[in-house]
Amino acid sequence: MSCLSGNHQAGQAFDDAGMRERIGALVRAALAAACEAGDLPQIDAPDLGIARPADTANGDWTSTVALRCAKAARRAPRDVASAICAHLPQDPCIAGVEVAGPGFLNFRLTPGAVCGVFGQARAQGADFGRCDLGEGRSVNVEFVSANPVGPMHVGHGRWAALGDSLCRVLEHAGWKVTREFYINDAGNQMDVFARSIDKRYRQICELVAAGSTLEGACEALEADRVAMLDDPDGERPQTHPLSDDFTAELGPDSYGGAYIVDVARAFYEQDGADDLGLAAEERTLAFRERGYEMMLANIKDALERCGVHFDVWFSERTLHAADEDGATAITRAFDKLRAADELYEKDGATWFRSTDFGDDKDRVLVKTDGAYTYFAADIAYHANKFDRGFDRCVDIWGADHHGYVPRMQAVVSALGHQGQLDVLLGQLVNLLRGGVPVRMSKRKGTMVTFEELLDEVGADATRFTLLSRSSDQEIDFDIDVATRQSSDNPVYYVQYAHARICSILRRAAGRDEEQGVLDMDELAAGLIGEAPDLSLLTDPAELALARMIAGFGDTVANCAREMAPFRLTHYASDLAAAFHVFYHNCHVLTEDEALTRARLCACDATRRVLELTLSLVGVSAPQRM
RNA sequence: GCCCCCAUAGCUCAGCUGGAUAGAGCAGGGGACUUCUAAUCCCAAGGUCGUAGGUUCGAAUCCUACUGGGGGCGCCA
Repeated sequence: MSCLSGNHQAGQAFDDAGMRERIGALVRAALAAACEAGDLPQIDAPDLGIARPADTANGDWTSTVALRCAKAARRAPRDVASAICAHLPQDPCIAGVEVAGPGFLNFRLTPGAVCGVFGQARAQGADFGRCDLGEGRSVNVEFVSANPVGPMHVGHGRWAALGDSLCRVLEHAGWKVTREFYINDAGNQMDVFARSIDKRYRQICELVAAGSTLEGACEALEADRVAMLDDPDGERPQTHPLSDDFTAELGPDSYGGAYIVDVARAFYEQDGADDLGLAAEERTLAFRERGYEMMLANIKDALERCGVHFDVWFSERTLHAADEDGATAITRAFDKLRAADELYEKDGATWFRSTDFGDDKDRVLVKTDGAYTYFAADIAYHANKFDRGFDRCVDIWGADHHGYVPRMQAVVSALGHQGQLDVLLGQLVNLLRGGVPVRMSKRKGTMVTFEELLDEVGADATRFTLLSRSSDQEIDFDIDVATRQSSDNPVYYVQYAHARICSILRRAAGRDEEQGVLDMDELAAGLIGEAPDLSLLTDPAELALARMIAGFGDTVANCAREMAPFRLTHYASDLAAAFHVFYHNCHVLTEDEALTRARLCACDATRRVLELTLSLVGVSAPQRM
């Protein structure tokens, strides 16, 4: 039986999912046999409580079935456990079984059965740890959706890291995933954005006309802006005349951020002062569209730099576009709600009866001035998503939008898709520099962009760090610390383990002098050959490494089920730690050829699973460091 | 006032559908480089799991009420 040597064969799974099923079948059979023999009364035990004990001193697997059904059997838990134990069928993977503690039934596997997962991981390659939670269903995951009126900030970066990793995990768990970015390009904000650019453009023109260089004009505007931010109470009103002029014309809700100056500057570089010749309205409109294009390109570029790709870029404007009958996506969605008697008129506005679905109060869709609320467009957008046939939709929002969840769920229910929308809320990122909070609001103007973070910290460390906390945990991201302590960053610890394995494989193949990237799968296959004897791996460090790898599939499944991909970062660190211990305790390249092959198999399995884990996180697995 | 999130070692955080003696990293203490990458490893130390009840064979985990911190409650987007 292959259990003894641990070689992977089709149909034999040594990972946690496979062994849980195997142990469960044994316990179920033993329980039935014990009842049949009259050692136990007839009882139903739907949950066998098969789990891995936290401490391997208690074995590789345990069942708490005796604790769970002791009451129904009217026997002491230990007696129930003993009765089941006495009827357990023989299994070549099982080295021993014992009743322990209050009534645990503990199973110890043979070393070959524990380490068999090394062979399984290598044989399954990139398919290792896949499951079918999704059952081939389709899911649309919408995330980031940063407004195209400014660069991505660090919070958007967190949603990018979270959303993309979630998508990767869902794909590994059997879902058909569509990544979608919703572009809010239709609201009032676009006009505010346009007027802000326009004002800066005119200021640049004025300053240059007065004799300043372009460079000097832009610096003056930014320095003036900083002076105003340092003086929130206006105690020194004469120190920021340019910004006073800016806000006097546009009001306090305008976009004063330095990037607006950059956009205006780009237009000046392209057109000089020629745009002043246009009518104000025409110029603002042109700036709006050109600025939109620039900001969207900027956002796409930042996402591209950290490996996040979207399948669909959905423009809000398309929801407002009328067909030949004058209908829009919004009016069509309204028709559906009206048909369900969920719309009504009151105080000159149109309302959605969201209280029918548990919301606190009904919500306005059309304001008294005839304009749609943001919610109206969002209704049409979600109706559109379900019209496209997705079995499930996931929205990732900042926690500050949590009050918006009940009304969104309400409308999805009203449209007949109750239970098909999941909203994943994520706590915000507190960006710090040297322990001092950095303001992040676009409207304040001193934000640190996501791109700057990528510049300073690097894409791998940024993604790993932004993913590493539970999404309902705030992150304090100190740029200075992340930069200064780059060698202490967990991502390097994990990548180092991967690079170390690659180094061993190169050395074993006599190719450690070669530069460049090698095909490690091929290299390892040549070194390890067919059917290494994995039962030779008996060191505690080897067994611990195997157990860690065996847990990969469960980890992925949990990440998918709980929408918590952050656990993969912890798994990656744990797996790397298990490897580093193995590395120190078990020399791989030995005189014993069979042992060396077995250990190379352990190394190669670890390398593949590290690479797979990092790929789900969205981080590279370098062959050298 | 109502709603959401959080509270675990000095600091930052794990702890999965309740399981056996609550874990890791960092900081601080002590060790290991003629040996496959020391970006590593080992040892020691560090705890009233915010408080009080409840549920049960068993609670950091589930329920209730408090305390403390963060966020949100618009005919803004």
